[in-house]
Formats: sequence, structure tokens, C-alpha cells
Amino acid sequence: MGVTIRDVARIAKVSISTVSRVLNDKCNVSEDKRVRVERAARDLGYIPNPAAQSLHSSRTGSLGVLLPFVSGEFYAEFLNGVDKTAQNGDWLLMISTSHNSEDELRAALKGMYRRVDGLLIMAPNITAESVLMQPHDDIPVVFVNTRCEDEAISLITFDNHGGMREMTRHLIATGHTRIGFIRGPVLAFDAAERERGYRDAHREAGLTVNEELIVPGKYSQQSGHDGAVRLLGMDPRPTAIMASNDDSAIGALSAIREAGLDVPSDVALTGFDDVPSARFTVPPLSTVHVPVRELGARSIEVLMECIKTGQISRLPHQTMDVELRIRKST
Amino acid sequence: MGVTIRDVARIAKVSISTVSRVLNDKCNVSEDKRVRVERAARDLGYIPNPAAQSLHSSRTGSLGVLLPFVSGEFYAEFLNGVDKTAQNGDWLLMISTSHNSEDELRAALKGMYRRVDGLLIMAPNITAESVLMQPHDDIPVVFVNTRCEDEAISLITFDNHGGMREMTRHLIATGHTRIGFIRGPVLAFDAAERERGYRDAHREAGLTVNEELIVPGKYSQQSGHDGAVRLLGMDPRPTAIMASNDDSAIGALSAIREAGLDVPSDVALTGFDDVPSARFTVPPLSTVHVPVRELGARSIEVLMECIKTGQISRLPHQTMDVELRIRKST
DNA sequence: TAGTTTCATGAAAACCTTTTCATGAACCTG
DNA sequence: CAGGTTCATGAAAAGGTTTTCATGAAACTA
Repeated sequence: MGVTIRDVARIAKVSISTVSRVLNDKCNVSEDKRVRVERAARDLGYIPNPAAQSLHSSRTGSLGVLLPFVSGEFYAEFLNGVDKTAQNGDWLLMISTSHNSEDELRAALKGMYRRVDGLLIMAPNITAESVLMQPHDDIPVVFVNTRCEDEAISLITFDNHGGMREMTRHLIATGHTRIGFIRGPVLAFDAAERERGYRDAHREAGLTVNEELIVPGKYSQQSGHDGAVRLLGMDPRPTAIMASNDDSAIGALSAIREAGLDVPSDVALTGFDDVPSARFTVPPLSTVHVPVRELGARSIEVLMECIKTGQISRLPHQTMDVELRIRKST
Repeated sequence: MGVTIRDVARIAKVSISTVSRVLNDKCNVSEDKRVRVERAARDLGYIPNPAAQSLHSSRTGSLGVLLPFVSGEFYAEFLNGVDKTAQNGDWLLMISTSHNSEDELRAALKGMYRRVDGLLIMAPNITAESVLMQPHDDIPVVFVNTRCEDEAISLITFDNHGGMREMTRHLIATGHTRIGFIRGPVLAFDAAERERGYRDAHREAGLTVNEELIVPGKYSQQSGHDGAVRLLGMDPRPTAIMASNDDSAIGALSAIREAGLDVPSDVALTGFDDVPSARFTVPPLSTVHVPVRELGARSIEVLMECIKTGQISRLPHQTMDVELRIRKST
């Protein structure tokens, strides 16, 4: 079917060993044959068969990326960083989603067996430890934003707890005491951390958390909308609403406006993540900036580094800083 | 390193041929050996080496997806449909981006040579014909939202022109005659089609297009913001602004609000794509609904079908319908 | 019972590379 | 000039799977 190394050898009138040498080592081959081989390869449009290369070298040239979802600005930005960095390093990306299901994660993992040289896994509602056994015992794995206590596992996170605590402090400092909180998914590690930040800031300020003000959410715009509707229906209603991420803040914003209220004069509103849209809401959203793209880039850098040095993930856990972006919604 | 078919054969005390038969054909093998093999495979956690399988069968089990970008809600939604459909069909995805550069596209194409069984390409500012030669002569290729005249090339698009014409008609019907237009990227096929829709609706209504009212943009929120600032600075200013996509409409919306104007009473605003956020802007955005996720899903379905039937893309061009979603911004 | 068919089984080839090994030829060195 | 070294080259093995082919035993048919 395709053109193989034999074809090149035949046209160049040399052995396939020589062709391979020219195309790889570039040493110990006469000038004469080198040009013949290079010319034949170019004329035929020869590209080595990656399956054969991989079979021999057990390298694939691909990285596996496993995310909970692929839609939404957060993941899109993350992928942006991942993609750019991988492309620079000349790696191909194999991408799959788990929908936060451990079974799907395992299935994807199995599907990528021997198809990738390293794995990047984001699984906020599964522990890294529970996933890591399984077939991939001999390639580096880097976890991102995942619950993980084992220091021997490579992990990169950002400060979910600290970011939300800071933001809560900011609201308390500007006089709010009745602050609604729209949670993230029940099982998500990062959602729990964010809620913990909300609680800790209250405690530090000597305020007790009114459990009624914490309503469920799913990080989606729709769930943020619904959560805000619920909070606004309370009497007295909260003077501020903290959404667990920007998407739900955007949903909450539309609910607040539908109720005929103004942000921030009637209700202050905050998000988390600082997705690109957060700058362009009306009013611009005060939120916790997470370096999402850099997070993706860094994760791939670490993974590439592990592969290069042959390490099966023994890097210290890294936590990326977040910072408040106070705009006009508070 | 890993466990191979030989190991299974050794443990089960049969030949490797028998192991392969058990794991594939399932015919012509005695019950006795079958259970021994199945048991050994399970105990050892055997997974066939995909490189070896691919070398033999020249199947990879992967699909290549080439997009201009990966960030932004549009691509994220598209990927969502792609991912779900591929996962259902038990295909892995190899994803890469071209950044609208023909060179990058070619490089990615070359990188995917023999690594995928089919290709999905979205390249709005390149023609399908110019890309299609190159190494991939023997696998199916499906183009999406790409300029393509050759009927022998598989293509799936949506009605960029008709959608924008309809939306323009809607604005004209509600009394607008001075309608600003924020373009998309200069070389993008779909951006040109959308502009053509804007112009055609004007012509049909007997209006001449004021070229000054057409300002450049890049489909991004920032460029939409800048475009709107420019349009609002005109005297008299337009009574409506059409953005070429939702992202730039979101940017324009923030610019309009910064100028102290109201949507829609001072300025009407429209988008294109109907990304998830469009429902949650304030006010909710009138836009042209594009079935983005279905587009991704359909493209993969077509690709899988081509692969199954062994066709190298001879399907008739398909155009998916778009429809107006009139919300509160007009 | 002799001859034929069916069937389970293992050996070996093929897929395409890369790399090791063996073979000579050409080149030094004392 | 004899012995040793360097170097270009091709043959062959290895990597793990699937598939074809050959073998021989068991099962049928006349």
C-alpha cells in the first residue's frame, strides 16, 4: 500500500540498513549513497511507518490527555495550553473524556495502553491513588487538579481553598455578612476545597456560616442560574452571591438581572477561574484568576520532562498561585 | 517489558496461534483450551500491543481531528460532539490545531500519517482541495466548514450565508436601516459567507450597504469589543450591531454597556453560533443557532461510515440547517 | 474396512523498522 | 610488507501480532 523503506532501498540501489542509517544516524555512510537515499526518499514521499517504529522502540510519540469534559471555557483554555506546549515539543495528543466516571476513566486508560508515552489526567472527583495501578505501570503519569496524598505521584494543582478564602474575605471586608454560596459538583475535590475556603474565611472573621445559604450547583451556567434563583427567593436575601466557578456565576448573573436586581448595588457576585468571558460580562466579573492555560502548559512540560529523563513520576507536588481579580461585580 | 501473547501462551500451555484464535475468531478451538487461554489472559492482565496489531492490519483504531483552534466555546462544543460520538464507536481521538496556518496543517497531517484511520478537518480559510493531496491518499477524509467545490470530497457545512441573511432581514423588519457589522477573520470562508448574507439581505430590501458600517474583527471577544467601540463612535451611530459570531457579540455587549447605552433600546445586538453562553448574557443574545455539537457528531458519524465501508470519501456534500433564536437583544 | 472429510493445533510467514553482527576492503603503523 | 585498525555495507534478528499452511487425529461415508 504505502511506500516502505524497501522501496526507498530499491530505488536508491542500497540495502534497507543503509536507508535506515541515512534517515536516522547519519553516520558511517558514504556521501554517494547518502544523496541517493535522500533523493529516493524525497521523490517517493517516504514517511516511516510509526507502528513499525513503535513496535521496535516502544515509543509512540503521543501523549494521552484525560479530562472530565472537553466543553466549557475552562477545559478549552486548559487544552489550549496543553496543545501549544505539546506541539512545540513535537508530540501528538490523544484526548479522551471521563465525564467524571471512574469506569469511563479506566476504559479510556485501557484504550490508551501502549498508544501513548505519558499520561496527563485531570479527575477532580476521583483520587489519583485509585486510578494509578492498572495497566500503565511503566509510563509517566501527571495528575492535575486531582485529590492525591501520595507524594510519589506527580501532581499539579492550584490553590482552590486559598483563592476562595481570599475572595470571601474581600466580600466580608466590604461589609457583606449574608453571602450566598453556589456549590460545585458534590464529589468534586476542587468544589469541596472552594467551599472550605468560604467556610474558613467566615470562621476567621468570627462569622457563623448559615447553612441555608449554601445551595447546590454543578459548575454549569444553568445550575448557577437555578442556584441564584433559589438564593434570591430567600428572605432576607443575601447581599452577595459567590459562585463556585465563572460558568455558574454567568448563569447567576442572568438570574439576578431577570429578578430586576442590579449587580453590584443590590447583589454582589463573584466567580472562580477567570475564564476569558469573565472580562466581558456586564458588569465585568470579580473572580479568582486561575492560570488555566499555564496549568495545561506546565503539566505537559512536566510530563515531557519525565519522559525525557525516564522518570516514572517522582516530582514534588506543585501548586500554582491564584489571585483575586476584583472587577465591577463587587 | 509488558505481558505479550507469548506469555499467555506459555501459561495456558498452548501455541500463540491458539491464543490469538481465542481472543479473536473464537472458532475452531476446543473448550478446554479456550478456558485456559481466557483465564491466563485475564490473570496476566494481557492487552494486545496496538503497534503490533496496527503493523499487521494497518488499522490504528484512532481518528485524527484537525481544528483551527481548540479554545473558545464554539470549538469546545464541536469537540464535545466529536468526542461523544467517537467514544461510542470505540475510537480514540488524535487532536491537533492548525491556527489557520496551512503549514501547520500540513505538518499535523504529516505527523498523523499512519497513526489514524480517518481524518476530520476544519479549515475555514484554506480550500479543501489544496490540502487533500499529500500523504493521506488512502484514508477517508471529511471536511467541515471548509471552502470546497470538489463534489468528490466529503464535506459538511452549515448555512453561514442564509443564517446571517435571515438575521439581517429580522433587523430590517424591525425598523433598522443603519446596521453595523463586525466582520470575522479576513481569510475565513465562513466569515465571508456571513458578510455576504448581510449584504444580500440589504440588497433584497432595496437598501445600499454603507461600507463604513462594516468593521474588521477576528471572532474574538476582544475584537468584538473594539469593533463595537468603533461603531459607537460614528455619527450618527448605528441602531443595531451584528457581530459575526457570539464571542464578538459578547465583547460588543460589554462595549455598549461601557458607553452607557442599553441593549436593545439604544442599540440592538446579534450574534452567530448560539454558543451556550448566549442564553445567559444580559440581555439574552439574539443569535443564529448553529447545531455545533451535532455538527461534530455528524462529522464523526460520516467518517466512521466511510471507514466501515472502505470508501475514500465520495459522499454528497451536506449542509446543516441553522435557525434564528430571537431573544432579548433585538 | 478403506477412503474421505472435518477439525484442532502449532509452525512459520508477513507486517516495517532499527540495530547488531559479520564481512571485506581500504587504510595505518612499525 | 605483515598485522592491526577503521569503516562502509548488507544480512539477519527482534519487536508482537494475525493469518496461512501443513499435520495428524478423529469423525464420517460407502
